Amino acid sequence: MDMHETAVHPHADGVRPLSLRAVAALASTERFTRGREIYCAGDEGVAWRVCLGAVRLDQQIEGETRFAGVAVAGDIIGAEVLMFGRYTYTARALSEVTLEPWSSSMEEVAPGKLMHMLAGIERRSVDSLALRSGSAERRIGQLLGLIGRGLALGRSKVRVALPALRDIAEITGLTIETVSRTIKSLRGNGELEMIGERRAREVWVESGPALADDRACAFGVKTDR
Amino acid sequence: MDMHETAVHPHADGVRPLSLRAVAALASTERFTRGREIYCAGDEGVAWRVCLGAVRLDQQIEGETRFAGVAVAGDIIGAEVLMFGRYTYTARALSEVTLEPWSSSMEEVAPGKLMHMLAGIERRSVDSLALRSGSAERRIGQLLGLIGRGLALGRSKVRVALPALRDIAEITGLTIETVSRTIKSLRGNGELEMIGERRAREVWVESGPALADDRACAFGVKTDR
DNA sequence: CGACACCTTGAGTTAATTCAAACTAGGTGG
DNA sequence: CCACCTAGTTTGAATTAACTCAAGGTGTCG
Repeated sequence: MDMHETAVHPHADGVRPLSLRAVAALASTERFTRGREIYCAGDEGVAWRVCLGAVRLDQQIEGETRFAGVAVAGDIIGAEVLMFGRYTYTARALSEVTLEPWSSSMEEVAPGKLMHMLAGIERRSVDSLALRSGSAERRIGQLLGLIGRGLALGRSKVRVALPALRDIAEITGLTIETVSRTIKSLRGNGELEMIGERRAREVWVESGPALADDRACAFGVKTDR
Repeated sequence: MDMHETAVHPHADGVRPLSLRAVAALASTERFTRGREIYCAGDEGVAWRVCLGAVRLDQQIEGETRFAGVAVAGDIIGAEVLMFGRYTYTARALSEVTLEPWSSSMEEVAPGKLMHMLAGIERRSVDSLALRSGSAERRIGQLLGLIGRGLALGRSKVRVALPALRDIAEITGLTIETVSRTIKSLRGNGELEMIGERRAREVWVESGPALADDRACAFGVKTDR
């Protein structure tokens, strides 16, 4: 019903109708299913903007893969190609993911756009760090919140596909078993509303503060909440 | 004796003599002692380049402070001011720190310089994540290695001031007690060569691969090590 | 169907935490 | 100068959250 509201009054909650530019971009988007590899470290390619979903980034170093961060809707991924010509990290879809090409050469990127991306990367860094802080409950909650935030589009609650336990475990630095048990207990406490069983589960996530608020708060500007 | 070699053959190990520009920059550097606050989230100011030492970055959110990363010699800190006009994070010196002003406005930054900073931030992100991965021993080793790397200047071993246990604990996500015990055991195993007692201790750190190698390795280019 | 990847659950173990107390160096003020 | 205070560090004992190992359940795909 919340979604219905949004559909009837598209300007409510800060959701704007699609601009011509957005429609054009939509035409060239690429979609990936959960678990699919998006690109591999060392490959050539372009930078992407995540339109929808969450992406896991890993550093491939001496055979073993090391977690390098999570990117969500709105983030730019693969910007390293502008600098090095090749991807530094491997990207895999944590959920259904939609991407649009962002930029293929450094020259065509406006400085403002670069700075914006830069800010995004900083935020991603801090968010990724939060995924390794505190108890198992806190970490998993943080991850789900992060995934949900990018998908919220102004809604207060979002339904997100639960990533594979293996992914959650590697991202949070926990074991698969601990993740399984923690999710079970969160569900038992009523702290996690869940749909479906085993594979193909979805959870309802409070989307938290919008990104704009976040940023304002981050650099010390008072907001009138 | 390693240092002596370097002094006699300055081009060995990739260490170059100071350029005129470097000398000019040196004139306007600022120094901070261990534990000193460099700038505070919300303040206005300029971006800095870390010449020497290690800096701790924290997000100040609702009273509590959240670890946001470690910057070492070579990194740019406070670049957010170019975008937002104010610092997003609080910076504090983990060791003796020398800074030079980097840039005060977005317009005067060349795109290439921006991209360079981008690479630095990405690396910082991965390094920070490594500080939260694995056992207490591994995390603390990682932190000391990171601090040492920026100070190495081509030498294979560096002497670095041990940060306060409180800082180490907050950065690695451990408790002060665990850090104290772990350092004691590392020292006992001979894995950590240490000078001095209690406060004002220093440790010898293997500086690991140079930054250039790191970067090459990171994006899949084979090096002939 | 069988093979496989993924998820769940239990029991025992361990690394790290918590709580508590003592120790140390450095600074302050009488 | 000494007594005192404080922040930082060390150490011990008890506790616990998370890990390991092991086995069984469940869905998917060839």
